[in-house]
This record gives sequence, structure tokens and C-alpha cells, in this order.
Amino acid sequence: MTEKKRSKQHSPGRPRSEASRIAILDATVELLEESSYAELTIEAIAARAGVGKSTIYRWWSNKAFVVFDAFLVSTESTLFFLEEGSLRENFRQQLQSLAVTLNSALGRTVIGLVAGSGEESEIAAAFHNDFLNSRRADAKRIIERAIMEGEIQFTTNLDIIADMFYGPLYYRLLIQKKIVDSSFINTLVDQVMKSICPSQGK
Amino acid sequence: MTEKKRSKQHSPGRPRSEASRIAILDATVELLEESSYAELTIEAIAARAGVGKSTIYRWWSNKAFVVFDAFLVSTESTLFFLEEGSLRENFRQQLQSLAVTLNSALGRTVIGLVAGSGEESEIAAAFHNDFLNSRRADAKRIIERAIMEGEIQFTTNLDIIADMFYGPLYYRLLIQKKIVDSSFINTLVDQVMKSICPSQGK
Amino acid sequence: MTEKKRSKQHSPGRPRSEASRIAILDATVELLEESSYAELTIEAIAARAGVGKSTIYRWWSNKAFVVFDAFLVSTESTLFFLEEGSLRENFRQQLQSLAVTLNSALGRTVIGLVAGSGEESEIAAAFHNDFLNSRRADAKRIIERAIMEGEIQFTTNLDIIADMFYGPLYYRLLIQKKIVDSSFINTLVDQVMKSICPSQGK
Amino acid sequence: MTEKKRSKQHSPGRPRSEASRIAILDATVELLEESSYAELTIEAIAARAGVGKSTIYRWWSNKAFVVFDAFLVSTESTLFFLEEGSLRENFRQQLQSLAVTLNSALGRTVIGLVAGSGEESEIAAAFHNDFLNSRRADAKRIIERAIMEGEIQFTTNLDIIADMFYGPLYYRLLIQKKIVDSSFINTLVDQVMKSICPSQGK
DNA sequence: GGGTAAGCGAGACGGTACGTCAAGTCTTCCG
DNA sequence: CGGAAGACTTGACGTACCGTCTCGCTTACCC
Repeated sequence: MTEKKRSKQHSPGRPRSEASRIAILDATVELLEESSYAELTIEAIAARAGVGKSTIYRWWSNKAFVVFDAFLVSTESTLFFLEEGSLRENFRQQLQSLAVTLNSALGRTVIGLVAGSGEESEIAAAFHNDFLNSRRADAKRIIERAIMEGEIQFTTNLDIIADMFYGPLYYRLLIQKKIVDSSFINTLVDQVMKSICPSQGK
Repeated sequence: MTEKKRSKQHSPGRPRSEASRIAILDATVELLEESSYAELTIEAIAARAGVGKSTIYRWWSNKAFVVFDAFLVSTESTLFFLEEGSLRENFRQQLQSLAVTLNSALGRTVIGLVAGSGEESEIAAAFHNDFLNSRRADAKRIIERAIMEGEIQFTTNLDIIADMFYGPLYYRLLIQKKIVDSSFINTLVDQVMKSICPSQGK
Repeated sequence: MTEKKRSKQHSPGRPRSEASRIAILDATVELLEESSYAELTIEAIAARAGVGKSTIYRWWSNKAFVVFDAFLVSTESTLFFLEEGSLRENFRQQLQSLAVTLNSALGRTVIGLVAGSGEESEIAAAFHNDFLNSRRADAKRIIERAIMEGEIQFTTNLDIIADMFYGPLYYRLLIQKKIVDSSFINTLVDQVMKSICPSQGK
Repeated sequence: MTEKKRSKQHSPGRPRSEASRIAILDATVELLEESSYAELTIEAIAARAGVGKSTIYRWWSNKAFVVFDAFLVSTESTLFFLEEGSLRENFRQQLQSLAVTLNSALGRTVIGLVAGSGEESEIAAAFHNDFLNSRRADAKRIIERAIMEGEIQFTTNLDIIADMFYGPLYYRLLIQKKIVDSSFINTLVDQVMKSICPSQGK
């Protein structure tokens, strides 16, 4: 939602305040940790950030996008994907960092928004473009490397494999509300590995 | 949310109107098919149902519980679990009917509510008690039967198996917003089966 | 003659409960002493009186008439008019007892209702028929007696005299919110007397 | 150093809309002419004035104050006190214009509010400060002038005289619901004059 | 360095829905 | 059948936010 910056060119007039942008996103994160998305209000964000309401409306079309933007910013610094080592190790690591991200107030909120929205929703689209796709691309790349290196079988349907890794994680966190610890992740990864390299057993 | 019924005894005073209860839940379903949960208002439900607002507030504490109650009612008639035939066939059938339920406006809304709520939330608790647990109990019973009949391995962790069936389904429907057809379900069931009876392959 | 006593015929069915009638009027008086007419509710009266709401609605058409009825009952026991002695003494006494009545929560409330209503109002009419007229008839009778006895002039317009006694009393109590003590009443009566028997002075 | 004059500082933010203020008070007057104070609602005022309810609540604490403010505004243009000529003429004129004011829907309503309220009520206090006191000050000034000019006796208690003018007027209009015409006013003024300059007779 | 243009905070605006409350009505059971 | 209990529909309450709209000001770029 944020505007692109012209590399050198400035349009005339006072430039957007970076301090306000940050204050708004920070306030949003704080408020979501104190109460639910439904209780979150633009007025409270503005007050907490020390900003006028119209400054928020000028740059984001509604509450959902402010939250989503805050989610993206917080995510950039916490999510990454080591691309070295075994497939098993790679996924363990990625799932762990994903679990941390999704289990925050911000993460749960955004997933709740996406799950509750129709498929044509702008939020769902943004979530795909700006978050899910790059995660899935990472995953597919690693699975393909594992196939080329003979770590797993050739014929495997890549999408279903990714779904089997991600699906149970989202499900356990968001629906079952159980903790996701390394024990769960290990069990999950082992079980999925069994289905794609059955000859190896455990 | 509904009151218990005294077997024969009536308390004094005018009895609760069953017609109003049904009209309210029906109106809720209709309105959710026309617009989002956020746009749904108690006033609109009352108007559509031909009912006073206070009749709604007298029996449900907030919008989320009305929606959840409507979900439960609509669910009772569409969800069931055949307990005959092979494990594979059983799950195909259950996942298919679950997909239909979850893919409705009502289903997506309730899942969005649950996902967006904290673990201490009343809605999440009700969703577990009144919906998830019986689904999972069915699943576990069938898996146990399959183990006893030698259809699958003995040592399997039942919970992770259930998660591997349900997780990808929820994920695909709610997060990825892709359709869940019989082809997807077949692939999913086959893949999970591979991980629990690796010797059989496909 | 084996007839039972039927001196006062009963209509068929359960007779009206006198206890309820009294409880309702008593509760009304109590509640009006605790808060204003605007804050008074039929539900509170019913609850305080230990009575069903519909029992109130069966016998009074609205809140105003309940209050007015309570006023009449309380008034019967406190208002009376000695018809002996001088005109001056008579009025001193009547004005004093009127001041007590009007200065109660109930009195102020009823006067407020009457003053705030249009001339066609049912409350205003009832107030005239059941309260004002008998007061004024008393007053006129006494003035006429005083004329016949030569205590005051003959030609006097009786109505304006009554208004000059009552008007300042109502005005001081209800509009000016000042106390009405015997000093005020004495001054008022003296001043009015001056206007109707100017030769005497005081 | 010539300082700029900024004595009339603007507070930040959008300024109050004078148009809305006037529309609200006008709508209140209109509605009160159509129905009673009890039937008057803030929502109806807002709708009639084309204004949001919160604009009303932002500036007036409740319905009574809106009505009272409307009364004050309408009063400013209709009430005045000629300070020339005889005492008798002065009072005739003032009582006449007061009768017109009080006999309007707005006037009766405000008096009803005042009469029905306790002495500690804010409305009663405002009515005294913003309406009654200036009326009474006018009256006393004129009476004093009449005393100095020998028109009436010296020793008179000013307050009781004012009460004898105002009281019967309020009483007749608000309690008796009779019309106040020039005949009544003449009779009243004459009668009161008799009590304060008895030597003149009629 | 004055002019123009946009962003900024504050906060009032016309609105919508909230959740509460009481109104007056209706339905049931009890005595 | 009167009366209690209490659920019903209705509709206003006063509050909270919505998203928009002035304001007076600030901060840039431009000539």
C-alpha cells in the first residue's frame, strides 16, 4: 500500500513523514497485542501514534491494510529460509520461524482476516503476492534441489508436499490453538518425509 | 447458547419463541452470503428476521455467537461420517463433506473468527467443544479400527495423522483459496496413506 | 330468605386486588422521592410494588395518571380548609397547607406535568376537576362570606383575588424555588388584603 | 516592535458550525409546536435539522438544555421592557410580552421543566441566571423609579410586589390554562396598584 | 526568498451501529 | 378471570468510530 518512491524526483509539496508511517505501524502492533482486531480502531492508532486520523486514511484505505502492512514489516525481519543442508533440516528451520511469525498477535490477526475473506478479497490477494508466494517459491526450490540430488523421489507432486508441510502447521496454530514446538515439527517433517521417500523408512 | 429444556415443566411467563430463534439464524446465514462478517450487523439480522434487537441480545451475547450457532445448525445436517469401508474411503468421504461445509460463507466466517481469536477466546473454545472434537474423535476411531484390522501400521501417532488429513484441507480452502475437488482429496489421502503404510506404496 | 349477602354485587371473576392498588401508589411516591419523574419507570414501580407490569397497565393508561392518582390520595389527607375565623386567618391556613403539598416531590411533579402540558391535555383536565376546582370553590365561598360580613369591599372580582393569593405561592415554590414560610405568607396575605380593603391599611 | 493582534485565537481543528447550531435550535422549536416535550426526541431533532446526533450531544448535555437554549434564543427577540412612562403602563407592557412568550409551546415546556425539577436542578439554575433574574431586575428598577418619583409608597417590599405581578400571570397561563388578554392584565395591574398606593383608590 | 503545493495535527462534521433500557403487548401458568 | 411472570416488538437512548471535511501550520520545491 505504501507509495513507491521516485529515486531522485520529488513531487512538489511537503514530503510524506517517515516518522509518522513508522509510528502508525508500531502503534498498530502494540494495540493488537493488547486487544483484538475487532476492538482495534483507527482513532486509537492515531492517538497512540500521535498522528491525525487523516494521515492514516491518506495512505491506507482501511484498517485491514494498516494491519497487513504492519505484518509485512514485522515479517521481513523475522522470516528467512536457509538454503543449505538437507531438505529435512531446511524445512525444520523454515517451519519453526514461520510458527513464531504466525503465533504473534499480528500473525493470527492477518491469517484470521485472510481465512474470513472471500477469494476475491484484496487482502487475500495481497497476502498471496506479498507473503505466501515467496514462501512457497522457496519451498519448491528446495524440494526440486532435493529431487535433483536424489534425496527424495522424482515423481512427487510438489504442491501437495508443500501443503503437507504448511497445512498442519497453520491448522495446529490457528485452529487447534496448540503450541508448535520442535517436537511437533520434527514429527511432522519425519512423517511427511516418509510419504515422499518411503523406501528410506525413518 | 440455547437454554436447557425442562422435560415437561414450564417456567412461568411467556415461553421463548422457537420461530424467532429459527428466523434469526436463517437471517444470519442469508446475510453472510450477501456480505462479509465485518459488514454484518445485529440490526440487519433483526430486521431481516422480523425480530427486535433485544430478542437477539437476550439469547446470544454477541454477533460471533449468533454466527457460530447458525454454523452449528447448518452443520448438523450436512456433516456426517460413514464408518464403513476402508480407511481411505472413509477419509475421502469425510474430507469431501468437510470441504463443502468449510467452503460456505458461514464456514469461512467461523474459521476466520477462530483463527483470529486468541486461545482463551470463548469462540475458539466453543468451536472445539461443539465442532472439532467430535470430528477428531470420529477420525481417531476410524484410524484405530484400521490399525486393529491391519490396514495400517501399529505405532502411528494418531494426532499427527489426523492433522495431516485436516491441515492441508483447511490450508487450501482458507489460506490458498483454491478449490478442493475430489482430485485434490484423492492425492492428499494417497500421500498421507503412503506415510503410514509405506510398504504398500500406492 | 336464604339469600347470601350480595349488598355490593361482584362482577364475575377474581376481584381487583386492593392491596396491589395501594402498593403501586405507595411505590410511586417512594420512587419519586428518590428521583425525578423522567427517571421514574413503570417497571420500577411494578418491581417495587411486587406487582406485574400488566396490572398497572390494566388500571392506568400511563405513567402520568399513576402519579396523578398517587398525588390525589396523598392530598386527601393533608389538605383541608378551616372555614372559621377571619378571611386573613383562613387564607393563611390554606396557603400554608397548600405550600406543604406542592413542595413535596409528588406535588412538584404533578404541577410540572400540568404546566408542561397543553390546555387540551387529559392530565390538565383531571387536575382541574379533581384538585383545583374544589380549592377555588372553598376560596370563593370564604371571600363571599367575608364580603357579606363586611370584612372586605363588595365590588371585588373574586377570581382575581383568588389568583393573587394562589399565583404568588405557586410562583415562589415552583419557579423561584424559594421557601414559603409563614413570614412570606403573612406578607402576601397582608398585601392582598390592602388591595381589597384599602381603607383599613394594616 | 508592533505586536500583531491575536487576541481572538483559533483553537486548532475544524471550527464549530454556526449553521448547524441554528438548524438544531430551529428544528427543536418546530418539533415542540407539533408535539409534547415527552414525545420530542434527540433523533428527531437531528433528522429535522439535517445534523448528526453527535453534533447535538457535543454541545448540549441533554434534551432539556437544547430546549432551554432554543427558548433563550427565541426570547431574546420577543422580550423587552420599555422603561418610559408610568409604572402601570410599564408593567402592562412587560406582562403582555411575557404572556406571549410563556404561552408558546416552547415557553410552556420550559416552565414545566423548571416547575417539575428540584431546586438543585441545573435547568432551574440556568432559568434563573439567564432568564428570570434580568426580568426581575428590570421590574425592580422600575418600581424603584416609581417610588423616587412619588408614584407609589416608599416602604414597599419590592420582591412581594414583583411576585404579585408575575405570580398570577404564570398561574393563569400554566396552571389554569386560561387566556391572558389585556383585560386580565389591566385588572391585575389595577388590583396590585391598589395595594401599593392605597390612598389613590381606583 | 516569495509562491505554490502537499502533508501534517487537530478536531468538528453527518452518519451508522452499538448494546441498553423501557415501553406497552402478549402468552402462559397459578390460585 | 385477575394477577405474576416474563418473552415479545418497537424505538430512543447516549456512546463510539467511521470516513470526510475544514482549519492553521509546516516543509519542501520552484522560480
